[in-house]
Amino acid sequence: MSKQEQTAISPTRTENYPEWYQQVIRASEMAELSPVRGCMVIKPWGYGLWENIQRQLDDMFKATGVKNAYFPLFIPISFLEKEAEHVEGFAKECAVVTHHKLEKGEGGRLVPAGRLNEPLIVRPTSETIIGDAFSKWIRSYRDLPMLINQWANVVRWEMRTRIFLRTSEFLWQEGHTVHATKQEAIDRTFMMLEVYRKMAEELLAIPVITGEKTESEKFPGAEVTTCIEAMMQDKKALQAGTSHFLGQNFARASGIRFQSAEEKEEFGWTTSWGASTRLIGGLVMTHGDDNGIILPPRVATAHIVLLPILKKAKETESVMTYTQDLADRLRQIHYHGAPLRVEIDARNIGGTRNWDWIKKGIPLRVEIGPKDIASNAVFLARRDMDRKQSRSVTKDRFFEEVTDILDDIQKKLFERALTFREENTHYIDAADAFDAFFTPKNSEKQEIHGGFVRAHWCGGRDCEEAIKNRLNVTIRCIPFDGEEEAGTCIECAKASRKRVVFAKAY
RNA sequence: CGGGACGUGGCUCAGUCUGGUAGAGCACAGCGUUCGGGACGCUGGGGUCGCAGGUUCAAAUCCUGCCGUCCCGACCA
Repeated sequence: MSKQEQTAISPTRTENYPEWYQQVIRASEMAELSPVRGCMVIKPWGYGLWENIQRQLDDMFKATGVKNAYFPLFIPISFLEKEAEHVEGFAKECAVVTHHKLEKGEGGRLVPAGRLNEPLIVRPTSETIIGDAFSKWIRSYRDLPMLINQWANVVRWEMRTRIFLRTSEFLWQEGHTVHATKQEAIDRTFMMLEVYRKMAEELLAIPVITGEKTESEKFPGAEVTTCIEAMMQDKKALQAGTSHFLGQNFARASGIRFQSAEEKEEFGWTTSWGASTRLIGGLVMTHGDDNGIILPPRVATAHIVLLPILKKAKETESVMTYTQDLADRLRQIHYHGAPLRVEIDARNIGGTRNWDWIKKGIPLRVEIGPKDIASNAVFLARRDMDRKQSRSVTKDRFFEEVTDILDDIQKKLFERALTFREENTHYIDAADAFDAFFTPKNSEKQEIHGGFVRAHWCGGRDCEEAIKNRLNVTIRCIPFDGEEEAGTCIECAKASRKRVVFAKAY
């Protein structure tokens, strides 16, 4: 090994960011590509993250009165046709089921037989089929609000896929609500966006900007699309969750009608909101370093790995007993409502073992050897700190402080990400400075450049499109935190009253 | 779907130009020595060289087609 500090992941982020991303996913054993194009196998270490996100998000939904249900994977094509913009948005990426049977054909190969009368699409999202159900469930204003969520997989036949960030099949939740009034639906839209903001910032430690999408970026069929946008370490934006106010568009399309208190028949006002396994990709790109991923404790698949130092056979039993006892006691400690998740790795494979867990991003590594037992202590390493900052702490003190340490890691990860975003967010008013900001210095080589730019925009679709065509930069959102301020559009110089967030995006 | 790069044991790659019976390092298994440590030695297992055709006495290597992966665009959570 060279004396120079070697990184566990190569290439490093600065050397080749997209390649680094894939290597981190593989080295951490979170997921791998499947034999089916654009699909992934989520392995236990990655799925554990999803389970932790799922469980906590589910609790947050339920706290607002939402109930879970499940709707079919297959949707009749006629359902999709009901909402014009929706068709426009999703038709071209739908997987279609046309047959229900396979028969032996030439050479013993199986061939589709038994053509369906009406082909079915595999859900790319479920507004239409849930809308159909809602139209049957809702008769009166007394049935409202209807607050339903489903955890499911969806399929979107993407042209270009990236593991976790954009796969043909992905896991998500989609919430669907119906309300008696427009205002109530709008309130729900923002309520769920706030749930996502909390989830991203408090659980994933990913700072996000909340805002509204422009006309061209909004969900097909929505009146208003709101979103949370995060900055990745390559300074590109990632949409991490969306909440839509759908007006009466889908209610009209699906026939969701109710009788009001005034005895009039009215269409319901609907919302939908979703977050997906893409969050895991966001986690990697927000918190990863050149040694792998760093998992925020609130969602980490496991919090602590115990690494018994097994040197001599005669010590093995006592070290293992001490380790097992430590694990048992740690598992009795609760961290944000759930027992600490503790792994024991007793493989006697030298230093490789330590590096495996660094790459997996486990928040705390605890080494236990005869010396620790003698001093009633443990040797503690934090994933978010340099390995040389590992220290010995007494066992009692460790029990006492472990949840505080985890909270501290959680906090530091968030702060680090927030600082990064702030350092790479700029207010730009001159068109040439704007273009220069989003243009790499060396066009030959890929390089990380850009960031978020808060600039004035007149609201015109043409200006938005011109910028996209020229720089591949889009308006990520019209942020809710922006102050009203007089300015001129970065593209056409017409009057503007508010800044929007521009960035290159995933 | 366009443009580029690439497909050889689990991983990273050499061999391809100039056809002649498949290599390295890492990982894996066994034994031993080490070890608060990404250690070392010896031994061993594992590849119809992406797939399908073609040319040839002979194809990882040449030709054609297809599939897949990655990057850059158009499209999207």
